[in-house]
Amino acid sequence: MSSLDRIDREILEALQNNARLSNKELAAKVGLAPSSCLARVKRLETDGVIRSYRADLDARSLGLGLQALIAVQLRLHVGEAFGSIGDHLRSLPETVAVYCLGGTTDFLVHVVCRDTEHLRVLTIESFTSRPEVSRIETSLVFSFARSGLPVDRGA
Amino acid sequence: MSSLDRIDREILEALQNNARLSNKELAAKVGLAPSSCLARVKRLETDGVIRSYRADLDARSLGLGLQALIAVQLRLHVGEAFGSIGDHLRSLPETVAVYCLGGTTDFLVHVVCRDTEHLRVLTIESFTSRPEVSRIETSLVFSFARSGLPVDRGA
DNA sequence: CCATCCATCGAATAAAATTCGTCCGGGAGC
DNA sequence: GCTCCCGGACGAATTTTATTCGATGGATGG
Repeated sequence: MSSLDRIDREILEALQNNARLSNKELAAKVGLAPSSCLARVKRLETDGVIRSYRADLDARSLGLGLQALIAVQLRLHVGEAFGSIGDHLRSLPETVAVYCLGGTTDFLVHVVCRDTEHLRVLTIESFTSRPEVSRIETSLVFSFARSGLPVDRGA
Repeated sequence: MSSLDRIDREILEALQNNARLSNKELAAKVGLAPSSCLARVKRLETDGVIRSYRADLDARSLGLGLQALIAVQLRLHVGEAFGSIGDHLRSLPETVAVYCLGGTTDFLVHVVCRDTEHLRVLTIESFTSRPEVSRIETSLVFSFARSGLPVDRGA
């Protein structure tokens, strides 16, 4: 697992912006022959630098117009509970992201819901009803923007 | 913009899990001819249901081993300041995600850093030095997991 | 200086994307 | 009930792309 050179980083940046770039276009963009470019991409995949390729979907189009962040504080900070509640939170269909945090908040969970009733039921049935959970605080998400990792740093 | 049928949802789910699926494989998976499948995917793209395709990169491989959540509280809740600080936060290279929230916290920013020194400088230079910012609270992210939207709900 | 190694290249082959004319089935209007 | 119309699906033909593989050349280390 050698370090990433300039071309690797250009590939990563390009694929981060558009994962469906054809190998030919990608090769042209980074100034490599298609075959060489393909070899690099495959290496980046097997090395785990590229973890996956994902389509970014519009939540509203899927009938999920309401997003919230739920801060979770646990009752007992024992290893066992920590792992199981984390798995539980990650396994919820409404869960988009789970942060495991240091500080007073143990977990922060980003969820998507159809409406406020859905959110209400979710918080009760999947959060407060859990014995490990001491307290939650739900915040409405007005807007959410995500960007890629800064590929060009740390070279 | 008609509603999504079962096949549309299967396509979305498949592309959410692997955006680089070939159209042929995708067509086979959802039980459609390649040409029909392609037409649907294109429609989903132009309708904005599919917003983009992104490669998911490993932060550690890029030399970004430290992640944090920075909760930002603003001094003035005027429209002008709200927009400009939001743009500022989104434009930072270290920023991975920005949540605009209701509640005492106005913004929650997920950042990636090389090390603690990088984080220290970032919080000072890009957050607390801003006049609109009243107070920030930084939490270390021990782990972070993301999953896709629940495509099969709300049909 | 020579041998070696690794990444690149480019041509050949295999596979996939894309286009387009056609067909089928459901719904509206007569 | 019948016919026209429309949208989606099909599949063959064509274009484009991915993938493989042997050869080349520069850098490295002995």
